[in-house]
Amino acid sequence: MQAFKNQTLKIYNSLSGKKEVFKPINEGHIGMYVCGPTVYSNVHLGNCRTFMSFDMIFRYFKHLGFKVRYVRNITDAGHLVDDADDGEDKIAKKARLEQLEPMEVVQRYTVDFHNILEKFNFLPPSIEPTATGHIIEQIEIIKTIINNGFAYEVNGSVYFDVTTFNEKKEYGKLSGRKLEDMIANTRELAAQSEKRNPQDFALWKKAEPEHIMRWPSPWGDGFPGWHLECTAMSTKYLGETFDIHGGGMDLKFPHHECEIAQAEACNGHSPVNYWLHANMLTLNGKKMAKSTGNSILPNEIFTGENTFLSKAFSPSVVRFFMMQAHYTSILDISNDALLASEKGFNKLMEAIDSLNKLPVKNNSTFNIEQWRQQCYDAMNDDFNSPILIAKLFEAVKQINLIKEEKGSITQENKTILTETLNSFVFDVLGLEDKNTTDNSSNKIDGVVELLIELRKEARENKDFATSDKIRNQLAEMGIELKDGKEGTTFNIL
RNA sequence: GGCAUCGUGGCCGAGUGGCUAGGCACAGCUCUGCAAAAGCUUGUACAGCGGUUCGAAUCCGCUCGAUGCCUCCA
Repeated sequence: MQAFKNQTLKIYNSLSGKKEVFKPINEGHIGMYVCGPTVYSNVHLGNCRTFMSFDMIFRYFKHLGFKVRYVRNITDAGHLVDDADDGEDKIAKKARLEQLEPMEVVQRYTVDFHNILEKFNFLPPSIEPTATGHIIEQIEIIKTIINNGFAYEVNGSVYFDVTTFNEKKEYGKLSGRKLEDMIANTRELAAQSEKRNPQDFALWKKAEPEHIMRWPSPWGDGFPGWHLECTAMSTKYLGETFDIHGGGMDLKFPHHECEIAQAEACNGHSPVNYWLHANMLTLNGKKMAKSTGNSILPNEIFTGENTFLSKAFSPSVVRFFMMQAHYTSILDISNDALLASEKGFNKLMEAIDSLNKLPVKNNSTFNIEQWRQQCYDAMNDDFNSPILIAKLFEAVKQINLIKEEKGSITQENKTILTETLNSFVFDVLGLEDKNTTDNSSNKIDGVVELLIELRKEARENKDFATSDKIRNQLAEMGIELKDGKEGTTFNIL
């Protein structure tokens, strides 16, 4: 199925600042690279939002029938704690603090990262390469950049020469900065004498004797600069020019700017056709960041053990909440917003659960084809998941009308409705229905059905004391009974 | 200080130069033994001040405010 042939997809390209019609380099194929996490602590919710946005985009491409190679790296070296060129490596610092081998730190938090993503129902990327696994490729790129005259070696370290690069190419085009402005606004930094200019950034850093993470290179023992790994891995797996590069908004500068500079200095041309940037998740109106303490861990939401929220929320509710905002908008998380999303999510799931039993007539009161195309239109317009969800709720309304016998649907349309809802809700948005549950809850279902039957008999005998007792006690256990035209159904909260 | 983004009804959040998403909350009605659920109905918002226009929340300018980046962060 190659549905993409019938759809025109528009994407907001950060590089041009415009929505552009998406045209992959090779028809039917997409290469997409997304900057992954630095695995030095537990992944926080803001990270998750970015990756979730690209998971949704990945899912939609696949749904349209594209063959996608999705590369998302793991940064396990080279990312410094402090100033870009003078700080301690994040992983190494954590290892020192926790008295672990750096690779123990990497392993621990990589496992955590995967666990959380699995709970959020992420699709795994096609390739998940690590920085330490690509030291050789990074060294090769540095050699080429030096040969091309855009980098210089000082005392065992190699720096990218931004000034020289800017004379031949353009440094700052992604983030809208001009090198002259940056020079004029440079703040005083101590002990930066090694570099020719403060704007220059490290491609390779000499390892001091106490530095644990080190590799041999033509310039002596050292470790690669942070920006380099993404250039090395994206080039290796997706080629010198590929379709999509994504990441968080905060990586636009300097990280992505430096990637462009490195790739152009190395290969002579632009590495990426479409740059996508996911916006920040804020908590209490401020950006979430581990370093400031204004952050919440996914598990703290799932368990309810946190100071920000009144109760626990499931991964699907959080996912639904995030999908209700456009990926390029700042989204503020709050207790009220999550409560509202939870109700909306449950309403959506109940409608989908009731599809099987939906009665069929020989006419439809719902223009299903038009509705379905509107769902695609929403996603084709820069992955507008909030509009898509609005459309899904239009379908929910129709389903409920049909249940109330105030509307009708044909078998053929019902099939389309079911397929479309399943595709968008589960395949594209990546939500999970909590009612698709395991064996033990099937038994609970059976018990509840029995109680519903007993209550029905009590009601028929006008024994409301008994019927209310059943209803109230189930409610206390978090099982809600709903009396409808077709009989009583229930919902486990 | 520089660069950038944004400011939408009680809350969260889309969007377009005129036809004004959606969710949650609230109110009324229908249904119901009662309730819940579900359905229907109502709520006309776009920071402020100017300007362009037949018409702007949507375009332009200014003011105020918020956030992000400029230093590690998705």
